[in-house]
Amino acid sequence: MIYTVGEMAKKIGVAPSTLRYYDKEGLLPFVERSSGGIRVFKEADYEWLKVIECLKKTGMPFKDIKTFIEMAMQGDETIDERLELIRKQRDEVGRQIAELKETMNTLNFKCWYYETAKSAGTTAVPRGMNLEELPEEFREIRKKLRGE
Amino acid sequence: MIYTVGEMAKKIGVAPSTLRYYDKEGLLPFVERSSGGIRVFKEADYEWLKVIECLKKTGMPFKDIKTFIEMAMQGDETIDERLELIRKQRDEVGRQIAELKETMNTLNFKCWYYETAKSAGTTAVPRGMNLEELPEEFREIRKKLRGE
DNA sequence: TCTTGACTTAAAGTTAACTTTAAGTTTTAG
DNA sequence: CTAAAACTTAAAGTTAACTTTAAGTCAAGA
Repeated sequence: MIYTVGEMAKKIGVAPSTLRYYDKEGLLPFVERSSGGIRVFKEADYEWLKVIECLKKTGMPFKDIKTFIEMAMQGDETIDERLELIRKQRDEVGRQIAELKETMNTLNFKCWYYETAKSAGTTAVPRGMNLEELPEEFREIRKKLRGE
Repeated sequence: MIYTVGEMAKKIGVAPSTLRYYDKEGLLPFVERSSGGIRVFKEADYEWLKVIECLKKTGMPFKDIKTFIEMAMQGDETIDERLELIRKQRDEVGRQIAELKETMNTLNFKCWYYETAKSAGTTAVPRGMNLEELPEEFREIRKKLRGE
């Protein structure tokens, strides 16, 4: 099965212009052309696009994704470098998850804060509470928010 | 304790120009001015900045953060809306964490892929494996990557 | 063959969140 | 009182990742 840029764009859920842009930026060296100059995407290219999508989700900039793709085009000599790059990105995602969990904790605190304010009719109640009055899991979070 | 824009910027770890920009965009209506027109940040403002930082980490656009801050400036009448907004954002962060975990799974698969390729000396080995030959936890991931 | 829709490129436009610059004012240390 | 550092605003510049536009070409169906 082969696809035009529009068909592949639909298949992976982006605009055709996005794929053309990726191509222009050198992210799609594996895409071939018909005699008339039309891009011809193969089944295997879908997998490349999924990998690019994955790396993009980690926040990796184009420049680095391009480097990765170029290494892959070199063949088996670059296996070590590619493994290294993927490991680094995996660590990076680990950090991102940890940070989002911190953010989640802060939002949970704010939920509790406004739920308490709602019951009391005023934010003065949760705001004025002593540390010992708040649920144990929120004490450290409030200290951080207040810079204590 | 009070702070100038430069001092507060240092305290929260951003450039002074960033705080001025936030102020211009209406994110800091709580910041007061000296008789000479200089911004005067109070201790309580630090907490506001931390909340803004938290919302920014969730990917919330300025426009929405501004709405939240404006509601807070209205006082206790807006407690319900603020609770609602924070809850929605908490759900959003839940989705983001789930997505990052998916991304992490894909990267773990790619790590296994390149480790296997490294041992074999060629990516042809992990690429050519049948589903039953790969570790159970990677089978679904490879199917997704290949669009199966 | 002709029409129509999808393709092509190059270049300009968009958006968000800053950052820098320029020209001028306020505050602080000596 | 003065020099220097840090402040002020407005406006222009930056960056990444697209998106749109314009002008033209290719491919499939009637």
